[in-house]
Amino acid sequence: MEETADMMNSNFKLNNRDRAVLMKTPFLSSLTGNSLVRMMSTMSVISLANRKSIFREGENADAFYCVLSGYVRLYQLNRDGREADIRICSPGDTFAECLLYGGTKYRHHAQTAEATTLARFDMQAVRDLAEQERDIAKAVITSLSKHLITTMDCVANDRLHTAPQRVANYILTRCPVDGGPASIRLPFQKNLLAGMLGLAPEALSRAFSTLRRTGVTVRGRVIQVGDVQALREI
Amino acid sequence: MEETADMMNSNFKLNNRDRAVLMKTPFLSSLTGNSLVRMMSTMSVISLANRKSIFREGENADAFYCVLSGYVRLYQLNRDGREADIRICSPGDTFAECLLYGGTKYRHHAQTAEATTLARFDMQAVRDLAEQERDIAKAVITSLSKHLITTMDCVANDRLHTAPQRVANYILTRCPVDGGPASIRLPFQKNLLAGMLGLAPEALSRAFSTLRRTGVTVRGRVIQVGDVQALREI
DNA sequence: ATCTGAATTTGACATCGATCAAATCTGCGA
DNA sequence: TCGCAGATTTGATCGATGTCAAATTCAGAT
Repeated sequence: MEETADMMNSNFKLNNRDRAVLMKTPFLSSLTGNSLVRMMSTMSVISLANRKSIFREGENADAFYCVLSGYVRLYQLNRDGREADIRICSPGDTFAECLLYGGTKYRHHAQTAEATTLARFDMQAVRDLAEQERDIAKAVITSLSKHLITTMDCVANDRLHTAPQRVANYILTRCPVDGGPASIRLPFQKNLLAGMLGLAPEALSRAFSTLRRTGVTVRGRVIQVGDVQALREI
Repeated sequence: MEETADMMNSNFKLNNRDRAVLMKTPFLSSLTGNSLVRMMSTMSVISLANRKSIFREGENADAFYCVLSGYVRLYQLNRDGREADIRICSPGDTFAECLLYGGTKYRHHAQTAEATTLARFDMQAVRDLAEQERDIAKAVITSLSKHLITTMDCVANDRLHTAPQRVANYILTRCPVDGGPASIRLPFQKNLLAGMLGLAPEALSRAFSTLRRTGVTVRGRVIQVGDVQALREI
């Protein structure tokens, strides 16, 4: 049976783009020399097609991951079996690294949301390394700190802002800072953006149409903003 | 001018209960000998009356804190000036420790929600210590990991469950595991519970009255559960 | 270029939870 | 014990968002 490259599970060398993403991760960006080598040696590269399961809630947590390309959805099921996204991981994001010292089982389901390349780190190996090498411990701390901050921001965003405000915030984080017009391109399906913002896809769609009044035009994945400053007022 | 003990800001020795809480913190529970001593020496104890500000959003983050007794509310203001609680910290909880490596400014307001005793850790001192002492770095990692997990659970809870479900979950976490009847006492005002669960106080009140159908009786701070098992089904 | 299944939008509706106001209740100090 | 101030509950209402179904658009494969 033949498989396409997308479907394959490979340990081959990183391509340049993936390598660049990996090196900018808080996890690796501060490492040099020996620490970097040892860290890389605990790692393998995995490529998965769209909608493949990476792990399931309750499974034994023996690895954590960094997204190199593509996207990963972390989600849980409620009592009725409906899925709710907890987090959408983009290239450069690390997930399940909190289980290094926080528990032994995965706490949600993880699934690719596109063809995706992951760096897989062996949990126990990194645990051991962190105890030996100061700079690895520090890298872990930095990574956890940043992750914690974005997660708290997520809670704040959910509790503080309405759907159009969340969307406006998202757009603003990807716009140039000056006040004029701007144009951005979503790097993924609206589906995923909805999940990031804690919205149903329909609610996202309606939020966009609310923002039309504020000079936001959406065509496919391209979002045009008439006046960035005006968007801040929302 | 005289102040009552409650209003005072003191560096006196810890009382036994506060010391016990402090030592069970993920931050200190794993430390021994020299590390423990050095960590304690970066710390001071602060007592504050109800509703005192600890820090404000945007201020320079030069300390993080651990709650020894009382409660602390972390909140933000939305555009209309309304407050939304991001997190309620109970005895044993640490807050703002993510700024050890995650940034230099506080990201929300922090205010006591009762007469409260805090352990205050100097940010730079702990940063330095963590780089010197392996077990302190490990303690930081453990603390951040656990904090990250509870914060992700908070997101999941907000996105997955209705108000009565959140309240039921909260009650269940403080009930004995077996299925029979149980009685618990809230350790704080309903106000705070509402903030923890991301609800308006009125919504919490209504959630309780919804749960009456499931055999939950509320009188003041005392909550009686007819059948713990039934509560799980909600 | 066309086709086809998936993604997105739109409409109609139901529900949840926030909000504001008023009524109670509670605990604490006089 | 009485009286307040603050906390909590209740009522009424509104707005925001989830849900389901149908229409439409989009993107990738042939």
